[in-house]
Amino acid sequence: MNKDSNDNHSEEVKSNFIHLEIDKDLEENKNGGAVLTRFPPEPNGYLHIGHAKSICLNFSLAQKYGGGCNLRFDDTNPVKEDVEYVDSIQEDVKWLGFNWEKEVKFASDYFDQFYAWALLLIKAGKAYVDDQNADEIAKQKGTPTEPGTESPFRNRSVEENLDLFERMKAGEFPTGAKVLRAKIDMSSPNMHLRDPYMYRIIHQAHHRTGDKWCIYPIYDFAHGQEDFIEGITHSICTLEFKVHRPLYDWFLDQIREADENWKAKVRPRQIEFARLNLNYTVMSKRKLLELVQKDIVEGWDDPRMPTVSGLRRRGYTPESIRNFADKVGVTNRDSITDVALLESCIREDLNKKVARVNAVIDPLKLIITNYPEDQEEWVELINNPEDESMGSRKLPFSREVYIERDDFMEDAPKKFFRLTVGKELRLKGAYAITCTGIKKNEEGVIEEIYATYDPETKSGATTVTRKIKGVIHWVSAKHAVDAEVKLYDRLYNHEAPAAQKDADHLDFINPDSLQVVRAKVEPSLKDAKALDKFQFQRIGYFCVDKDSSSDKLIFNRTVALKDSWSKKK
RNA sequence: UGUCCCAUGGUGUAAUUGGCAACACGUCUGUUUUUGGUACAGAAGAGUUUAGGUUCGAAACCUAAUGGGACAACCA
Repeated sequence: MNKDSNDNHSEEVKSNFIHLEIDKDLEENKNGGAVLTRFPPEPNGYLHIGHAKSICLNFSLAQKYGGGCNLRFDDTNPVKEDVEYVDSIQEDVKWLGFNWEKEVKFASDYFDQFYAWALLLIKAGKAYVDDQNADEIAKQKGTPTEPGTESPFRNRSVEENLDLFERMKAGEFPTGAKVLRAKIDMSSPNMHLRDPYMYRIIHQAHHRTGDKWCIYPIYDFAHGQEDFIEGITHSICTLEFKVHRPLYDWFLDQIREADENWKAKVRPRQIEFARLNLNYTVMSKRKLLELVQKDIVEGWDDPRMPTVSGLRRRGYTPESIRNFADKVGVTNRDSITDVALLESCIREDLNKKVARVNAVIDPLKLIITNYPEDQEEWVELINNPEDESMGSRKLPFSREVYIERDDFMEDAPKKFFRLTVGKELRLKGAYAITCTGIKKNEEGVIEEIYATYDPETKSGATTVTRKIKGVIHWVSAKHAVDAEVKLYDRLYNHEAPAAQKDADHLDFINPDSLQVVRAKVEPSLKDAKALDKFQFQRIGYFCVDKDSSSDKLIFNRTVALKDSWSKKK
């Protein structure tokens, strides 16, 4: 990966408490002025918006201080991990706009070194092999209010520990038969210091090391060393790891004490920050996986998912997500961010970037009775009033057009600026029309609307000066292209679906989170390609779905336009 | 009935480290507009969880209370 291409975007990042800490370290010349961070996902799931916050934080730190950021897979548990995730994670990080330092890193590349260090700790009398099973060890752990008791195997000789550990590695014992533990303090008020696990036996092939290993290091005996080996200066993680920090430091201190080659190396510093929470959504990999496995959504990239791939498919841009990550800030207090902030970020970005098009998502036919039967003409519309350089396009206009069912009302209040019998309004970019009548079926549902147009009011060329308040979008019936449009709403109808004592998050699934409608869209959309983004005039922002084709157009609604009219009602 | 962390408008963050609380989102008003969008102008909304203390002066420092969170996986 090329470091220089890392800043194709150089947004000013809001300052936060981590900057202050790094500034301090730099002043003390702790790492010779270097700043190297890392994003260390476990390849056991897809990245979500919470990871995106962490990614933005770590890479922006690197950018700000002229350092780098590694992408490192924390692949120490073969039973949960898979290459599928390794691939999707790299794709998502790149898509977000970040380039990691050099080649991708893997914790599994350091297994030999971890093993050598474990041997050193055993020799120093700081680690021992325990023959007990998980239950027994858990019982001896004590509780947060009671100290633990020492394992009967705690005081084995160095020779015996060495022998046993080597045989663990050699595959002499079955999965789970023995573990390697650090010898620290069973009565520590910090549970993580009560002789924590270092290695366990797992007879399972690893996606990168194959069958080379049957013992795998636990997080605490891996993460700090990974940072240390790579020369990470600041190891940024979430709040729940705060209690692990003494252990993170302890292992590295032992290693530096026991290993001449690493004595002089500066210990990386762990700094914790609060993870992102969003209302009306869940953010745990386990729950997201549950949504996928129970077919509540259509996969990890379902546009209702808070995953990076879901947001991408929904029509979010990397810029909007980066901007959002900056706006939520970085602190060490738990909080729940309103999804409205995320939505405002994507609206802000798309508003200036994306072309406006005419699309009718709930079509109602309107017949212009005084417009010649076989006549058609082309009218010109501006592509984006926010950006003149995007030019204009021509749209066919004819006697029959589709308008939005919502844009007509029989008994309209005076504040209704749209169409009602006897009222005049403008078909955007075309003519002013006056509604003359409607046709209903037996059930009273309106089937057609009739209107007359005023040829003197053609957009651009008009000499008519009277004020026409209402303007609606439309699509020529004869030229319209059919499209499937997916209207998404929040996946949950509860603000905090994962935080209820007596209920499961699945109890709060919004049954109307997806509504599929048949729309009529302007012909220029016929060849729109996957991920193309548009503003459907007066409706919202839409993105072409990956399953779309010119035979069957599919659009996903990214977000609706702000709507101060429906609020009034 | 432990240890540690946290506490600022509805929400998320600021406050140059002790000098009369700012920004964004949201909400509400207007103006412009061939999008009830955007833009622009403006408004409401916290006196910083509470009680003590230190100080000429506290959102910031100290103590306690209250509330929230983390910690007892051969997960990360």
